[in-house]
Amino acid sequence: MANTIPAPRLAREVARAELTRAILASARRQLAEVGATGLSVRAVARDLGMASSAVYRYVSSRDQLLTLLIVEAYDAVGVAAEAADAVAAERGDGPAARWMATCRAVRGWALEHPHEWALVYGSPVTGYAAPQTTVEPATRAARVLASITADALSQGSLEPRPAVGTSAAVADDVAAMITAGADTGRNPDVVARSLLAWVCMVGLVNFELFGHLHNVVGDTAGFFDGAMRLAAEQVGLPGAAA
Amino acid sequence: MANTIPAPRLAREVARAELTRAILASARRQLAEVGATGLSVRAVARDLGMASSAVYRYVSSRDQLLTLLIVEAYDAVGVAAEAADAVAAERGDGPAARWMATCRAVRGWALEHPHEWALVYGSPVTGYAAPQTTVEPATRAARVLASITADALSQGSLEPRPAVGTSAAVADDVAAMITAGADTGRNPDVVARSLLAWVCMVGLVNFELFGHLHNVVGDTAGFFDGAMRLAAEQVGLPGAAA
DNA sequence: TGTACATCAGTGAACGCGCGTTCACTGATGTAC
DNA sequence: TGTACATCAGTGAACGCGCGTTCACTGATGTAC
Repeated sequence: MANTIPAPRLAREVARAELTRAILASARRQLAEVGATGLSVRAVARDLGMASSAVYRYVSSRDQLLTLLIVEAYDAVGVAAEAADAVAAERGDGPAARWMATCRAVRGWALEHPHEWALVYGSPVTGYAAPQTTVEPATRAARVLASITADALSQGSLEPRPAVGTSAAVADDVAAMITAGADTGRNPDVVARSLLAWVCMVGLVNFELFGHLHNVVGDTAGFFDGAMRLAAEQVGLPGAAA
Repeated sequence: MANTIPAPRLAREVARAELTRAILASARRQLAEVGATGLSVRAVARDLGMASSAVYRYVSSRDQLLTLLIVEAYDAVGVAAEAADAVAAERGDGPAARWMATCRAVRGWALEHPHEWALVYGSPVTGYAAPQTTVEPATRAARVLASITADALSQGSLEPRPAVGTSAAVADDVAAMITAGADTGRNPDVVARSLLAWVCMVGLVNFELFGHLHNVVGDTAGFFDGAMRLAAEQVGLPGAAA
């Protein structure tokens, strides 16, 4: 009964991967408790019962640890959005319903992971410069919304609305990227309005998370829903006001 | 030629007021350089050439220093908004133009004071609990927008739009407060839509300030203008799309 | 299968730093008679 | 106007803390013959 489970040459690599995961998990836990500012390499080491210097075998600096967490967070929001949209699409929801499902999923994730959300959508950590690694994951969630409008457009169920000055401002490559893979020619108005909706949505979630709605809005979920319905209508999705 | 300038009994109080101002000014400078997280009592003392312990004669703790800066920042945004609206109103601008002027002023202030803006509209400082002192100043800028819509409503130049579920969520006392002093009965739809516009605006400024529009929107000022025009239209202000 | 060597993981001590806050003290500014 | 006392501003040393990062070292895991 030879124990063949670990591939022989990889035994060390497996351990390495495991510990790397453990370090990230601990960092995530710490982030949830003390926020990005309070995140420290030493505390992670303490949590894992190892010498602080040992962490440096896995992570080259505190900044890199932050970067990993940022990428993770962006991806997690993206996954939540994609999953919600996929479920909605599978049960035959139209664009407007998919839109709402996606928005709710993003807000839900934010409420469950406030510090991770703040890490990516709140004030930048002072003295930290985000590397290129973070830019692609950053767009993941927004692209779900974009793909919903693109689908609606290609199905002919979206009437584009003129975007009053915002369209021209959106960089060409973004418009290209967003509409890429969709059967529709790029429509700058739709792209601009989708982007604006996304920005408002993140802004609203931030407002709620950062406490600016305290004693201002009672039913924050209802307010969010209403706002996102308006946003969908603004983008041109039909049936959103229902 | 007796030097009667300082009121005799107040000489010490004058010096006290002066130094308090100096401490705040230094803290503001430091905030602009290293952000809220990096703000330290010792650095302020160093900057002013005094012992770190001396600062505690004027400010009871680091948290109180933060609170003072927060109140200052809220007030400064409010003043900028009020001034811009007043100028616009005085030259006879209509509600839509006043709206745009106010929005631009807020964004302008934010771009000039990014760290102060982030202090109040970015992620909350970990471990800091905002005291009651901050809640009234926090509403100052938003109330300018609210008063513009209230004016328009009372002049009959605003047709309220139904607010699809957002209205009911806005707390009653806020609706009351916002419409107080205006000749119009409270209109929850208008209040809700104004609030939403304010939230989107802050969200958009945050997006720009925190770098999320990099390589996404080229002409951020133009994008902002377009977005705020749309927002004004949504609130029901006439002539905004012009 | 066994031995000699190379690679890597993890340790513990150390460097150098900055922080918030307290405390006993000196010296100047105010007050009461 | 002058003296005796109280108040307050500012000092400098200290407490106790945590941090990021480096470095020489031990011991285990892998590799080549």
